[in-house]
This record gives sequence, structure tokens and C-alpha cells, in this order.
Amino acid sequence: MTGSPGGRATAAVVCDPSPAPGIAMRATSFHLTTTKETPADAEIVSHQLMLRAGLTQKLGAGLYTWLPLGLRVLRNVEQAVRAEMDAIGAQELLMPAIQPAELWRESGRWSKYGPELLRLQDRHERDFCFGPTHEEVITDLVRREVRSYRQLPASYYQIQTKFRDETRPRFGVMRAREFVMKDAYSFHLDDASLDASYQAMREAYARIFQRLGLDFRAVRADTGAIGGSMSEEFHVLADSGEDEIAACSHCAYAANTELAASRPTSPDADAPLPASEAHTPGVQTVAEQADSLGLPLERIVKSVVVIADGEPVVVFIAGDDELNEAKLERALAADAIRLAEPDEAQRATGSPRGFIGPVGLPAGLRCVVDHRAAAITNFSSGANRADYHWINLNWGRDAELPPTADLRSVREGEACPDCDGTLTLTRGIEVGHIFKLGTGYSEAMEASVLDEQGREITMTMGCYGIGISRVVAAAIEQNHDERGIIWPQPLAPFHVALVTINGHKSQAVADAAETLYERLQQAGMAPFYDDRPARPGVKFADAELIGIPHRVVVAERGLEAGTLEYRDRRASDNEIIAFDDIIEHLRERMG
RNA sequence: CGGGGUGUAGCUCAGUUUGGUAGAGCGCUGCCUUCGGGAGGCAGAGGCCGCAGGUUCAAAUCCUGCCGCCCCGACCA
Repeated sequence: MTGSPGGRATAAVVCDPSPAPGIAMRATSFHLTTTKETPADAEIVSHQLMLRAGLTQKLGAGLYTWLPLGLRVLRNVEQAVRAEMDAIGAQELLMPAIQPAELWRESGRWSKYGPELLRLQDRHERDFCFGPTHEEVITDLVRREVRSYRQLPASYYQIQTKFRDETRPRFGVMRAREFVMKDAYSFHLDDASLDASYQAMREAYARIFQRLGLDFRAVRADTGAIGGSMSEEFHVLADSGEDEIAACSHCAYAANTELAASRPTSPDADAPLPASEAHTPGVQTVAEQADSLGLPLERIVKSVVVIADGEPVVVFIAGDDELNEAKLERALAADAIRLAEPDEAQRATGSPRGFIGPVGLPAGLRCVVDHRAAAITNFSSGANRADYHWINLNWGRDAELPPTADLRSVREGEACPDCDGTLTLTRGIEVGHIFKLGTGYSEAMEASVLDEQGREITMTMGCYGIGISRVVAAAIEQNHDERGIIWPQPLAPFHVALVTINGHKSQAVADAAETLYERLQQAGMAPFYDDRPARPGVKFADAELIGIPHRVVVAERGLEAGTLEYRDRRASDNEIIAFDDIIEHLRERMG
């Protein structure tokens, strides 16, 4: 960063909006290892295809080598991201992957972050970590470099290898431990400025995923461990996605189901009936309870015991609802929540498993009830003694109503919280996440500037991530068929597969292919010239597996008539094109 | 971290129950034939059977410990 504001570059770097032309390559001098067999330990199709097509190779759990073919795709993602980051005036830099523990102690995250943070020591036994994210480092940088409000707002980004020691890496590069991420950070004098940068970033993200040809959706999200006031995730829609998102059919409402809200229907409130106990021997589940008492599930309030930061909490929720742990965690302001073991639950409530209820719980035991469960009248619940349940309970009369909160997961078809539409649930792969961080880090680390009046103002921050390597996998999930990958043009490692038939036998074929190879390069079309002396079937299968979007075949058959065969990767038939028209034809097909 | 699996040729896997010369397919090397959708034949190379102990005349195989990897659950770009 330059010292004086006047010296800063003001214009965004102008970038060619089309992807980099890439490098031409001959198959005989390119490292390509494809396989017919699907590796046994690859679960999802993107992982299988990445291994089969020779994009990546596993070194250890969650550790992958990017082979030349895969790296070309990865670079294409980076290229698109750089172009859009530069276009909104974010400045690229590169921070160390290894970070001193001192910074993390300052922000408070050295103790908060948990085992996912890979901690190391150098020869002097000083503590370090391999950065899973870079809020501390960038904040440290900016507090040293930025002194004046005139230098704000400012945005920085980097594309770098991160490490998160996931408990269970899976799905190849989709959830690896080491992965490539673009992380950006913005610094502001006030919230209005943060809002503007956040919006610019949000729009840049949309343009990135659009230009990569991906079907995506931006959704409201939990801020999680990073913290902050507002956050949205960008999801590539795919059935194999690990996240579930709820989206309204009519309005723009869309949210991760970790926080999605709805307006659920409840049974009508009835006049209170006298409560009574019912003998329900051996009942363990709400289904059995409903069966045994002849009640619908929505007339049952079930009791779930959780351990929140070490303390037991009883959660009441409607019998047909599912407890949403992310919502509960926020409602309780807890760092960690898990379901209680049966013996822990019994110790806390004094009641055996299956018979816990709101009536007669030990004094001082923390309870919380979901809004919908709180609205149920004449409900059934456990009697806190073996083999008995209450029926016709009513909050306030039979048990004190605990604090209420939204604790349930939304269900398909429920009413949108914002309009009259209904919610649909789809699965998504989280490829981006943007946050309004506020002043959490800048306050802890004392990052401030002087304003016009010479007052010290703590900077307000935003942070914005894209999982670069994950985007590659997500793109394959969305673009493949039984033959292999089908790259969207901007991601393709090569644009055109140039395949010869009997090129090693026919000089005419070889010569024509060489000419074409030259012309394709001159046209900036990154050709992959399969000059191997292999049978056509082998070459076709490889070109399709590795997903090259366009294929041109040079064979004696057509050459005599001066023609070539063209086929789009998604098509099943050839088009016959005159030799001299092929470049123009490809240009049209590439759009 | 809990539960379940698995480790044998570069890859995918038999062989382990019942201890006795290390196997197949794919891939790789050479030759022949074939030549428009992953061809065929012949000849070959390639193994600390995860590691370390133990039992036994003899261990890929049985026992003990450790390690790696995968799957299911709780956590996250």
C-alpha cells in the first residue's frame, strides 16, 4: 500500500472479460493419466471424475496434488475471481500461510478456535498456526499501514492455500483439509461504507459464478465462528451438496436451513381440558407415544436434553418438528451443543429416557421451548416418571412456559416468512461466504484511523471468501454425463480436442492436423491435439472424460472432400464442416 | 471424537474361514496382427502381502500392539 492517498491507484484494473486463451498442448507431450475404473473410495461423482480424468491425485486424507490438467481448471477459476475482484477495486496481496500465535491471542481466537486450527512450533518453541483464514494478519497489516480516513475504504484479497484440520475430510477436494481459497477483507470508517462494499462484493460474486456458468443461489447464512452481523452464502445447486437451503417460490427469500424461518401451521387452540396421566408402558419415541395415546404428532411436545457448553438444557419442541441445532446454539448463546447421553439426561431431569416432560422438572434446570410448541394447547408430554405420560397439558396452567425461540427446522411447502409464497428445499454446495464483520477484530486488535476531526475511529470490517478448489468440484457436480465431465467454456482446461484418426499412418491427416493446430492457436482457442498413435475410441473416450467442450476430428475419410467433423461435447452427432470454415464455426459455437 | 470397515503389483480387487512355491483384470515394455467408439495374440517387467512384535518346522493367512485409509454420526470455505 502506498503512503499517501493521492498516490493510490484509483481506477480498477481493466481486465479482459473473456477467459485467458490458455496454452495449446499435444497429447504426446502432456501428462495425462486417465482410467476406466472408478476408484473405490470416491463417493460422489465429482470426486470420481476428478480422479478418473487425472485432475487430482490424493496424497493423504484431505491432501491433493493438482496434476497439470486439474491445475489448468483451478487457474481458470482463479482467473475469473481475480478479474471480478480487480474490477471492484479490491487489491491483490499475498500473506504468509504460517501465522504467529501472538496475533491469534490478541483476537482471542487462539483459545476459541479448537482442534481445527493446525498449531505448530518452530525451533525456538514459539507457537504458530497454519492459517485457516486471515482476519488477524490483514487486521495487523492494516493497523500498521492505514492511518487516515482518507485511505478508506480499502479492500484487499489473496488467493492462497489454507489448512483446516477437519475431523472428517471427504468427497475429494470438496472438503479437503488443504484447499485453495480466495479471501478478501474490507475496511471502513462507518457502517454505510461497509454496506456499500458488501453490496459490491455481493454483486461481484454473482458475476463470478455467472461467468463460470454455474447455477447458484445466494442465501442468508449463519455467521458461525467468524462472527459479525450479516452474512450470506453462495451455493452451487447440486443434490450432492452438504447444505440444505430453503428458497421462496415467489420472493427473493432464501436461507440456509440452519437459520431459515417460516410461518408453520399449528393445530387450532382449544379450550383447556383437564390434564390427566396415562399409563404408557415401554414407550420410547414420539411415534409410539402418539400411537399409544391415539393423538396426532402435533399434539405432542417432545423433550430433548442437550449439553450446551457443559450444562444440561431441556428443549421442548412439537412432536412432528425437528430440532435445529444451529438455531438452538444461537438461542442459547452457546459455543458448543451436543445431544445428552441417556444417563446424562436422566441425571439432569431425574426422569428415564422417553418420559421427560415439562411438569415437575428439578428447579433451576434450564429450559427453552420452540415458538410452535409453545402455542400447542391440550398437549401430551412425558410425566417425568417411568411408563407415564400426561395428556391435555397447557402451558402456564400445568407448567411454567420457558423462554421461547425459533428452534425448529423448516419443512418443504411451509409459508415464506416474508410473503405469501411457499418454501422449497434444495441442496447446495457452499462455494462462497460473505460477512459484515463489524468491529470485532479491529477492536480486539486496536485497528483505528483518524477521522476529519482528528478523532480515533475503530475501523469496521467485512470479509469475503470463495472456495476456489471447491468450485472445481462443484462445477463437475453440475456438469457431467455418463461419459465424463462437461466443462463450461470458461473452466475448460482446453477448448478444442483435435483428434486425428490414423494420423500416424496418413501423412495427409498429420499435415492437416498440424495446420489446424497452428490455426487454433492463432485463434486463441487452447487446442488439445491428440497426436497419440492410438485407436479412435481411446481418443474419443479421453476427450469426453476430461470434458473438452468442442471436438474436431481429422480423418482421411473427410479430408479428400476437404471436410472435418465437429461435435459439441453435449451433442451425440457430428457436423460436417469445411476445413477452411472450422475456425469460424468454433468461434460461433463458443459464443 | 464415538461406531463400522479396510490395508496384497501403478490402479481395481481375489487369496485369509481351514497356515505349506504370490494371483487375476486393467495399465506398463517389446514384437505381430488390427485400424472410426476404451481391439486381439505372443513374450516380458513389476510385490518387505501397512509397520513392529509373538505363536509355529512353516505366517499374506493365527495372536498382540501401532499406523494409514474409507464409510456412518457430532463440526466447517
